[in-house]
Amino acid sequence: MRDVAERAGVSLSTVSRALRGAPGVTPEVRGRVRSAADELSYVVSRNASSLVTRRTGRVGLLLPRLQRWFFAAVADALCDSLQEQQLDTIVYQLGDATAGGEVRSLPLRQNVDAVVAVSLDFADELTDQLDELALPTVFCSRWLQGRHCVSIDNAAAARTATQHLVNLGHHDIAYLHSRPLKAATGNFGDRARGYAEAMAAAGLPTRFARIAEGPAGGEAGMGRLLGATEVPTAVFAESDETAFGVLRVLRRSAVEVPAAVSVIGFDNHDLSDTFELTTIDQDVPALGRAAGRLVAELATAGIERPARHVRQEARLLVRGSTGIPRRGRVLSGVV
Amino acid sequence: MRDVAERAGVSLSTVSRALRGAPGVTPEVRGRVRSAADELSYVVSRNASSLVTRRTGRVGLLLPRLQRWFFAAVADALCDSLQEQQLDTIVYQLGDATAGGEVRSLPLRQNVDAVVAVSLDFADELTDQLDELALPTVFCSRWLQGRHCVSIDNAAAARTATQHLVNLGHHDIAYLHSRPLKAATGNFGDRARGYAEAMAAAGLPTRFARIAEGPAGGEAGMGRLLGATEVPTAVFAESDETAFGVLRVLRRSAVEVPAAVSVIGFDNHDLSDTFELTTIDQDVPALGRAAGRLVAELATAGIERPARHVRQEARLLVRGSTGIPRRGRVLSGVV
DNA sequence: CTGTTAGCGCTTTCAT
DNA sequence: ATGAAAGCGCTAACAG
Repeated sequence: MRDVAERAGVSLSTVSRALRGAPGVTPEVRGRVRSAADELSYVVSRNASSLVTRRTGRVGLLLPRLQRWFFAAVADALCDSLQEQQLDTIVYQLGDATAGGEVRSLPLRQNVDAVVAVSLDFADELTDQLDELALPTVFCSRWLQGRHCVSIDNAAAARTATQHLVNLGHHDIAYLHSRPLKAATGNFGDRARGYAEAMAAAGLPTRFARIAEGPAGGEAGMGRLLGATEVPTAVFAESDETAFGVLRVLRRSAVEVPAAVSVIGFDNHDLSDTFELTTIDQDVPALGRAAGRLVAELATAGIERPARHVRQEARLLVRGSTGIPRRGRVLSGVV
Repeated sequence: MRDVAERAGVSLSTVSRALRGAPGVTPEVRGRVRSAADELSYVVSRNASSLVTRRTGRVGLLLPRLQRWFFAAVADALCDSLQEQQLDTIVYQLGDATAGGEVRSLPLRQNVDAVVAVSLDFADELTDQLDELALPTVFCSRWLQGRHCVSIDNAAAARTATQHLVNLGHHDIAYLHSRPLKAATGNFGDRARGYAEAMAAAGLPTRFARIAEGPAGGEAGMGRLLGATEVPTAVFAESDETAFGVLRVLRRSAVEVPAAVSVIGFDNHDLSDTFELTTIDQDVPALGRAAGRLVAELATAGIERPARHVRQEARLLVRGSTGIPRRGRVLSGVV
């Protein structure tokens, strides 16, 4: 910074003011300082400035794993949003374990201005640990009382998806879920609940099948259903990735979709369009952006703010994998 | 920190030493300091300490977009690796543009100890800008002379993939690529080159089809090929995501895979297994981990290190989408 | 083994 | 509108 000051022929304070866009600098001087900084490819050290401003310009992003499509998509949008607002994003992966990550041991304390926690199931322990940090926190894809949240109404969306199948005339609709039903917390729990509610409202029996998460779970689940006495006419998978596994098994077994079995997913995964999967469009990028705006505001304003809940719209996206149910129990040759 | 010092009845330096695990503190005193810090739930401010140690404990991760599978997978492994080594990861998305992001304006300078740049096509501008920063830099999924690199041999892997098709008896193998062939830089360029080399070595004519990136490109490209006078017996897609588009169009057109047309991709995308796509397994997690180890070393040791190249093994993963070629031009009913 | 002291690079009063 | 000076919280010489 001293070099820049010398080069521009001004004092340190002027450089600081000029580069920060603070008032009290002649436009001409500001320009000179700016170009001097550019020439030296100088950037202010956030470390040093945060020492005095007590703001780090950094946001901590807590999520299970970037590898999984949903989290990557949220992180993408969130990073972009924060980058626009001159905030850096530090990613902390807590892993798939639902047992509660060691948030306490993360160097968040003096390191970030705020935290975004994405869709973490172990909300209770997590919130406790985050409370200790006394950092503004936004929960993304999570709905918690008295906290800043950005999410969709998973239960309502699942009701819509189920109703879509009911409207087509389906009576035997299976639901593939990876979480235990009782005490089902989090988004997957809400979705299962939405399905059950819609089925109950239609006077239809639920048909749950517990599976592992992801495509492999979908394959196993659909395999089991194909071996059942009554093969359902429609399958609602808790996520698109699960639905992909379902589609795969159906194709391999030469079961026509949707003629013999309808399939519906949840998320609107990048590849859902390619595989013509009817699904619930979460608009994940919008979710990430909303979280970005909210957390940026909190990072600036500090922790004392009334909790704000942002409800994102989710909508049914009808593609080629859902249609009217087949007649009877025959699966093949029904086209 | 002063509070901790008072509470433990020692000086500031002793607190610093004790908490840092530095030598020269009586175990008894260290314990006293530790518990004092715990009681006050005090953590050292990395900001302040980095000011004097000149190490931030942070690594900058430069990539186009987290949203894309490959980058998310690399970032996932890299974050984990760095987290183990007590390093934080700051993500900077440069966007899909190949025009060269504004790396200069990123707050890297005094804010990170090292940089990992993943698979960015605009290497020339980028390296120049990174050089200005004088930060240790690791190029992941990129092969640059005189720089720290972690990558696979894309050309060799593409030769292997092509050879696999040749060995099955294919003569008419189309290659779907999203980058212009001349001056094709980066990984996609190397793959196209590998294909061309293997075809030349087998005495076969190349058949290039330029498409957009991703599934949509694959759909469009396969659509064009299906309308050609001679439909190729095999298609090599530059990436699995492109291959997914290809598979989709073939299925919709009731063209049997691999009986009528074989399809091979590149990457081993998460869903490749689900869709039985033969591909080149990059072992992306290993790539990320290797980059993590390397960059951690550089972050500690500083910039002056002989450039190190880590070549990751890539291998052919034969699944259900490749087989012997059909006889003649008929596409349907050949099973 | 422990304490004192001088900065690290920046922002922010307070003068000018 | 600009500059001088006093720290922000911490570490690293140096003394003791």
